[in-house]
Amino acid sequence: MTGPCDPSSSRPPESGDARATLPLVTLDEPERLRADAARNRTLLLEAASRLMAGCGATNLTMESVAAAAGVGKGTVFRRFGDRTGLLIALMDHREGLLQAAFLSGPPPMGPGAPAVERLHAFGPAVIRHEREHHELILASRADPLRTYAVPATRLRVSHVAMLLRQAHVAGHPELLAHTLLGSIDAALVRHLTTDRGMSIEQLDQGWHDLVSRLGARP
Amino acid sequence: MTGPCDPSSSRPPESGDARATLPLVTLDEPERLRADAARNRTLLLEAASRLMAGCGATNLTMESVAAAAGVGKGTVFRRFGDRTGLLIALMDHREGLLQAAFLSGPPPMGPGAPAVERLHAFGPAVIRHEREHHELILASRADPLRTYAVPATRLRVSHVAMLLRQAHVAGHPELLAHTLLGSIDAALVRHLTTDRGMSIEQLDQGWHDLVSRLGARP
DNA sequence: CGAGCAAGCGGACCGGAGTCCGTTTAACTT
DNA sequence: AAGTTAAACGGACTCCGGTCCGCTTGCTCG
Repeated sequence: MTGPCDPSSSRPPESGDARATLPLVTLDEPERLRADAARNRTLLLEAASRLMAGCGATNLTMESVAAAAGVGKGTVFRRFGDRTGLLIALMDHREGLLQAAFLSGPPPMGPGAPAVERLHAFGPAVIRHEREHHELILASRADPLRTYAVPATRLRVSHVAMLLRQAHVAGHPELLAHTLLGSIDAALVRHLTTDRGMSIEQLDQGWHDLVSRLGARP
Repeated sequence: MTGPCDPSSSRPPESGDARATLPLVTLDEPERLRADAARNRTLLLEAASRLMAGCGATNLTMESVAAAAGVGKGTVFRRFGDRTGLLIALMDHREGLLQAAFLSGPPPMGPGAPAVERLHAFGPAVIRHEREHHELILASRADPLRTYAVPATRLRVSHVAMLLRQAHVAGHPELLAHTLLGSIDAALVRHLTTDRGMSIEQLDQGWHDLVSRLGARP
């Protein structure tokens, strides 16, 4: 007879990343993989993407992904940790274009335009990107805390915080960045448009309004 | 050989509540229960609460709750739908005090104070309440979209939106309410304090700052 | 080039969420 | 009070996420 909870494997709640205290911009993790592992990783992501296109993200099972990639189930877990990890990797992979656009694309989103203009351009782009991939994004949110460890999220936050600093906006840049991003969160956008009848244009309007008010000097 | 996805039980993604288009203040759902069902519901909530106190929310299994309440497993699912539903019910139940405080408690949170003051008082109270129950709150967030159907969430949103209207704040009240509430979301607060070294006082400060800036007339 | 070994692999296995359906029972009807 | 019915009950069953551990294989160093 064991204790009432489950004494085996006292898991220190997963704890995410130890290097969370590093500056937010440290987003690189090359993670040297052995040749076969790297190949299988790609195979798995492709298989998952293919399966997800056919059925929903909800119907994606780890076993089917493994089978479709021609590897064992254990391999999927070894590579991605768990189901959420796989979904996050998949989602993260699809952010490439958006990231390129605001990191190094042409103005007004990319560098070259004044910070406030870049901020204004950022919101609508994110809203549209998230609408396009909402299923995957929502599915990858099973653990709310893990969101903050997702590279794409961290990059957005540090990017917006940087723009806020450049625009000399008063207040705590990181907190403000989270607040701004929260107003165009995928789940919220989905709720407001689907259940509450708001239009994308109203959301754009709300974003511009918010940026303007925060940026305004008293 | 079946289709590639899973043709059985084509579940129309759960769809939450059909009455989501009703005015946000409609929060009542008396839900007449048969005597035995009502009794078992209480037994189950008590059992779950007791078990959760002993072990974490993560270690709470539906079967153990059923056993501790002396009912069958099927009964738990019939009553609460799924695990998330049980956790939401549990969490919702614990919001009573906070809700009483901002709905009918003494000023500055309760009625009697000017709307802007009530807004200022609201944030810190929520932050503290969420810190106290973060485990349950976070655990009940498995499905990000369902959050907006949780009575406690809807009540907060409609309350803040009302205060914003009363304070004659420009902009879309509901969107602004979500934005404000997003800045003190349980997961965000947890992240900022645990991983990013912010203090509760800084978060309070951020809240007051935000409310002030939104409330300020140009 | 060959040996050592850490990393990768895979599939049997386990536990818990969610379903199903035959049985029981509270509430209402006459 | 007995009959009727819709709701509630319970536990066997299925399916999937996650673990475990013995086997294999790509790298590295002598």
